[in-house]
Amino acid sequence: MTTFRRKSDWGSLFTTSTLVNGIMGRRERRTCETRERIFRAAMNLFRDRGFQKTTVENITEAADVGKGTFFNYFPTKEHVLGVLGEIQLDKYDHALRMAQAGEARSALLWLYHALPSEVASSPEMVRSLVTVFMTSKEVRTFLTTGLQRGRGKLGDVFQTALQRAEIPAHQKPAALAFRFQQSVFGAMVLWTLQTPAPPMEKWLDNGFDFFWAAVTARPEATK
Amino acid sequence: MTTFRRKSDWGSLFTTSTLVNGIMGRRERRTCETRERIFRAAMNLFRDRGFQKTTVENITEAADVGKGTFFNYFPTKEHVLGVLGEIQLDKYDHALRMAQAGEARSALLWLYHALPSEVASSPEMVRSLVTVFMTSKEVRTFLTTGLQRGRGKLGDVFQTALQRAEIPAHQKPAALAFRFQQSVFGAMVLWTLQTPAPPMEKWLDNGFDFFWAAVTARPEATK
DNA sequence: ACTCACATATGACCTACAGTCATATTTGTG
DNA sequence: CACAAATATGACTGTAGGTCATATGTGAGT
Repeated sequence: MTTFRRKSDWGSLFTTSTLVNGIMGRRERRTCETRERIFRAAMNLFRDRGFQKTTVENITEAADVGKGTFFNYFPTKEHVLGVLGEIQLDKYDHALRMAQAGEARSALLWLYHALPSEVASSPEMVRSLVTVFMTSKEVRTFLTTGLQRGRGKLGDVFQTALQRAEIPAHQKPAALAFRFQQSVFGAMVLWTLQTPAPPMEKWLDNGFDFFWAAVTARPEATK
Repeated sequence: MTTFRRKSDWGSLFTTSTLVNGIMGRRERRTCETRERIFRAAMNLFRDRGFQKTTVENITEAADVGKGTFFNYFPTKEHVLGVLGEIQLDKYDHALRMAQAGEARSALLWLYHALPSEVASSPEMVRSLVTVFMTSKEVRTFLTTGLQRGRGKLGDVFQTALQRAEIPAHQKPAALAFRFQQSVFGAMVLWTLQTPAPPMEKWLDNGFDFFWAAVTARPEATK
């Protein structure tokens, strides 16, 4: 089990919370800034060169810190991308709220676009994430629990859609949540294989339409 | 561009063809045997430990050859998995023949199971393939052309299904071919994340049912 | 049977990079 | 101003992918 070397514990990401910002002293602020600089530098390099071809030294040079400093903030190179998992859950929550307020379909369409957003900047970014996901057991278990919890929320979305008869009665919320994630994942990967990379928007729209067709299909046709 | 170091050129795989077996001299037979031993040893290790955690030396030890020998047969460790691409095209062809002989649905269901077959032995196997797919540009372009050609055949399958009115008239063969591959890919990846790994058969059956529901959906419901 | 040219096998060697650690520097505190 | 604790740093280590000069095996020609 890899561990962080720093003493300070950041439950969540960066210096984003303006509330906390006031409480933190100069040192803690510096610390968060450094972590964020390293993270951003790493993401930019992953986007441009890919994960494998980016060395830790590349990152620390771009972030203008010493090499050892990197490992004060991230136990391994892989853990940088693990950060992305922390962001996803909020999206599922937001989609659930949307679904409860309006119609489920548009909430799901929004989520279909939102989930890959951090990674949609370039095919290399997608590949980087998938690579780490497949490679590092530790990061994978971390991300997987995120996916599971997201699937829970997603099940709720479909549940409400079902209650309002927006989708046929024979569908199972839990199963649909699975298919949703499967569809998003597949869409991302196949997107990276197109040359030249087609516009993301359109690509995801089409993917969602196909997904939604299956969701709203009447059972008679199947089999 | 990495190149092979050996002189002999094997268009296709191993010593499989019994016809050729008679023609080949002892040297060529030895050569094919060695290549196959290395390949099998590598695949077994990938299945058990995963791609990253398998070193080239692990492979050569398991295959009982010197380390240098490995690089006589495969330019890089990644290229071992590239071999899998060669096998896929036959499957698409077979599916097309099935579709022309009988009904398209069962041909597609068969293909849905057949495509992941080499890799379905363990989650690590899937991860290994996906990792290489995302990681190595050279192997990726190689595999991608395979996917494209497969997509072509797949389009033909849907075309015949369309002509026979097995699927609604509004569907586009090319688009369906895309969705098919997307669905298979997504299914494979999500399968690896389940703990414990559920039975493949059932998993793929469900994935296909969902796919087929979208294919056969009437356009009215969408949007 | 002998030898010559060439294909193949091999492990010592080189190089690159992830991750460690002892030491230096900065920062908050009394 | 001094002291302790957090943080920064780059020299160092270990490991693994890939290379290459050399050795060995193999088929062909005589």
